[in-house]
Amino acid sequence: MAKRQNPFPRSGHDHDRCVSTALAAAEEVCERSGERLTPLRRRVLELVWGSHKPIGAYAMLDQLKGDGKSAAPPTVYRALEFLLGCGLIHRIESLNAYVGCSHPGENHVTQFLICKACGTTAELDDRRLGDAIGRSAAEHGFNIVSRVIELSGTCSRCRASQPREGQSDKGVAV
Amino acid sequence: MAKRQNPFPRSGHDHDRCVSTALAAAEEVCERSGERLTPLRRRVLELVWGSHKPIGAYAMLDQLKGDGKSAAPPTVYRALEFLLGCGLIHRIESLNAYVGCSHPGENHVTQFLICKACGTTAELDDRRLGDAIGRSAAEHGFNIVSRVIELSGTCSRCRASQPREGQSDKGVAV
DNA sequence: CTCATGGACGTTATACTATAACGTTTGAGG
DNA sequence: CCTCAAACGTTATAGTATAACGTCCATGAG
Repeated sequence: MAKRQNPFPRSGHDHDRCVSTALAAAEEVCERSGERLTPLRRRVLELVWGSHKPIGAYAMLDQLKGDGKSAAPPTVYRALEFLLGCGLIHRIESLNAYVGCSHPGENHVTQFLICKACGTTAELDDRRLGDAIGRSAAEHGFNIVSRVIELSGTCSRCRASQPREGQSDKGVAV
Repeated sequence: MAKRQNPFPRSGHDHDRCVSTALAAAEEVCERSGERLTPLRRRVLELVWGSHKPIGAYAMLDQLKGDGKSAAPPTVYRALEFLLGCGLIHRIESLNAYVGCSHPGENHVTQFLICKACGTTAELDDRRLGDAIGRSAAEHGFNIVSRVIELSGTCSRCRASQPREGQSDKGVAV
């Protein structure tokens, strides 16, 4: 049982690099599948990657409006649908919010660790866990098509900085 | 790795028995904790237990209205909040719907198997799985407080009856 | 080159899910 | 009986998501 690299971003990490990496990966994924990464879709992907905290559709909508362009809910929801379909972002069901995919293009079974204190959400792709879940379901004759695995709690950084306090920032970007 | 009993209800099972068992358990849980299982709360619990398919709050609201009483959203949401707090029902995040708890009063880590064909949702309480998830999180220094584990797919009965077809009934009671 | 086509997007309206805020009723204990 | 808090009624509104239809435009067939 090897210890993996911590999936949470370091505190002072170069986030611009996260964004540019994600955009480059998106270009490639779309290239390969013949899909069109239009300016709007690209912009929404940037917004999702604005941080490692899941962001709600209407928060993105507000930012799109700030761009000077007109925007209505379907604008953002259509882009989100596209990005979800391409596997470039994930939806966090327990937050009604969206977060960038850390491993676009790779076929993976994903679990999310959602810090209730800082809002940061990390993507785990623990194959053992995915396998264990698949086995458990199979024992009951159940054929899994999709999985929602969202674990809320406290990340190590927040636990270190606020050992016994309430949370300061609930997380989902507003 | 012992094979457990199938958590899905049999097709011709005596559902009235499910309901009365659930109500009796609720009485006991509330008795023990000093909470009041009022007629309204009891009625909402009955509605949740109307089937093994998760049901939405507004569907319950419609049924409450059918009872002849007046009812507004807070009526049902308050009852749901109470029942969730008592551990008598669960919320299915991926469906925005509610389902009865199969093991009220027991401290358990729960996974849901949601059949996309018939809508039936089974509650798994696989401790191995819960432990595996806890270990995986702990390896990354993450302290889990709550879990959402919802697996969608096809139950054995639906797979047997419709080997290669689309689904007939999407699930959440309307 | 023209035009038919389909995908992307704009726009309006609406559905669905959930909670805030405040007033009234009720029931258990003093 | 009276008081107090919990439960509930009621109105309004917030938050999340989609339906439906029209326009624009790039592309490829003719």
